[in-house]
Amino acid sequence: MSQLGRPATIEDVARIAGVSRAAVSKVIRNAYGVSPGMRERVSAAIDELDYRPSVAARAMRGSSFTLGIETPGSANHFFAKILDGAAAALVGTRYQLIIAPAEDGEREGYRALEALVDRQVDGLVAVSPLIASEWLERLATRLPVVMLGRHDESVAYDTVVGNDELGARLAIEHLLDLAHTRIAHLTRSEFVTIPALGGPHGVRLAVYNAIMQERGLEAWVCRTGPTNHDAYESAIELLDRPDRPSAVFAAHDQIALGVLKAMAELGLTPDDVSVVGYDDVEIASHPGIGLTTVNQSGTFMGATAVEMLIERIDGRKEVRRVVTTPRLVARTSSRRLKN
Amino acid sequence: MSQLGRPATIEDVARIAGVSRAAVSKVIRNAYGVSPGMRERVSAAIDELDYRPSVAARAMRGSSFTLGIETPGSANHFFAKILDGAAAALVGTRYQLIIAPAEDGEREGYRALEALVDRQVDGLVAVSPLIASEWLERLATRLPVVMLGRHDESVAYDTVVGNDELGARLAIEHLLDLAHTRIAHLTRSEFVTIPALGGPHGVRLAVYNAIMQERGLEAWVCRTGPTNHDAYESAIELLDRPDRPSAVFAAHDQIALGVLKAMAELGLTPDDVSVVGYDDVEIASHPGIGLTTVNQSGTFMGATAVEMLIERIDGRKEVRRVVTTPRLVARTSSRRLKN
DNA sequence: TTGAAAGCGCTAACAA
DNA sequence: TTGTTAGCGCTTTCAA
Repeated sequence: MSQLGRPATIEDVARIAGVSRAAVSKVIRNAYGVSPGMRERVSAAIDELDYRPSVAARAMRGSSFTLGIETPGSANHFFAKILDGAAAALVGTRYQLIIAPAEDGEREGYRALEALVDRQVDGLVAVSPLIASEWLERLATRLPVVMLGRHDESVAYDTVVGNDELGARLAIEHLLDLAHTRIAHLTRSEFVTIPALGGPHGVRLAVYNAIMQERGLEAWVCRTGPTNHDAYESAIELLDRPDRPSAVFAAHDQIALGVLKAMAELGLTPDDVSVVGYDDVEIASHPGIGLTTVNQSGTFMGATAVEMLIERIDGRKEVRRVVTTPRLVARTSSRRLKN
Repeated sequence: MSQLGRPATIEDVARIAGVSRAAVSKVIRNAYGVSPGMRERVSAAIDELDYRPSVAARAMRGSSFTLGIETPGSANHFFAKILDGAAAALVGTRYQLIIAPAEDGEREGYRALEALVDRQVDGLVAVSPLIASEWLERLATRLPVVMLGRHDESVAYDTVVGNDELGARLAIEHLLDLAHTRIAHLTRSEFVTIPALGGPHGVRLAVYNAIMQERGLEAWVCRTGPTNHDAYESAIELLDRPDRPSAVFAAHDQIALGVLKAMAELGLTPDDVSVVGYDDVEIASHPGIGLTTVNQSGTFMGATAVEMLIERIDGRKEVRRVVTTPRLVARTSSRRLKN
């Protein structure tokens, strides 16, 4: 790592280059007021010593060049997409990404976000956090925050969110168009759908309830746990009985995959039960799966969130809000109701 | 997040508690030699101010309580599993995880690892890094390192690795047992399979070549790019011709999924072409996929790597090496050769 | 058992 | 244009 048997410091570079520490600092920050000659000598010394600034020391005086992202557990491939996009947007910038996964617990989101703040991140993106918005607002006054996936509007933080209102409508009306009336909605726990949190599943659930009521149909809401296996088990329970629904609107693709698996297990085909998911994760389009779903680009959302975050760090003042438009992708898992 | 309009510092806590900064430091570190009374008062002040130690400041004097993990891009769900396991192993410890994704480029691995080192991580796990082992050895003399997925042995860093030798043998002999002889191996680029790097794909390729030669069969190695779409396209090219192989051993499940998709596209069934993957990602067991593959637990490997890392940070001196045993999971994508 | 003080590597205000 | 200097918040001797 260097000739010295320990990482080189700015002091070492200054000594070798025969200049002051401040001069070195200016060179590495591309600050104003350094002569070409000085830049030259300092750069040479940096190369010679293989010097790398200590992020910790820099963080104490200003930036850590680290961005934080808080996400729900990675059981859902959609979040992997978001991460992918976020990571891609970082390429070529000076920032690194630190990830704090939060499970579903009441306190989990706070824990994860605090861990990020403790690490002096220069900004952070929170993915559908199960957190009171006042808390987030307060956080956002201290450092740039981008909220991804929730619908609540804020004057303090930027937002990237899909139009779940529209997406859910697309999904449900698709099933209605296929003549289904006994449509169940399989979604996550009560906590995850609390309307006040503005999370996507709360919105999708509300749209479901509204449309069913509108049409005079009976709402049929089922809940399931966080893992993919939970979804499978809940689906078995839902479908293994004579009065089963003829269609299921799953809150997201990972749940829909569990439904499909349960159907195969029970010997049910799309002619028996239609399934629609949400997200359009990659595997949904695989011929063996053929899941009808609502496409939204996690990669784009993740990348946009990071770009917005960097804009803010770089000084943008006004709050921005990006709403992406989902679209229905009909595949083989949804069929017209027989007879 | 405190009464002061700025984050509380150790100084603030000391003032409120009426003690010295050193005393506070001792309390938060559970250090030796603090009276119950002192502990009491300090804790009260900490709670009152909602004090959280600055990770940056601590990092300058000692630990950052941050672990780094360097992984290939997340296009492969197997890495998501590893991350899951790693994150799970962190729960209840004081550590956070910082992730540095590295794409396939020559310099990418170094870049990612350096970003981690710059951030003063207390230790790091490198997932199949495309990095010279001498470089890693040198790194490992400066901080604890766990290498996950590579086969090269080191006296400096711990290792968690699957027995790819056995796994590949299981996969290929399974196809041989099904009477296949025209078996192609679809793997990643030359760079990824360089034997000197000790990566899993290099080993699987070597085993493939050895077995084919042993049996007097013709080796048929195809290469593909990093994305899932690359795999699909390469598979189309491989299978869309009369002299196609009767079986494909894919270097990992994500590639195998591309092959399956290509087959569906070309109207081919498992009776025409058998496919075996590697990793047993979750979707492989889905009824619509039914991919025969070699199971290895990414979750376990990721968790083990983090546990070993923490052990080392806590003082273990001797190097450890954990080798996991893979097992074949036969599903519907592989069939006995017809006539 | 407690506290004073030095210093980790860097940045930024100010002086030269 | 360059250098001097005063901290940032913490840990860690070393004395008291």
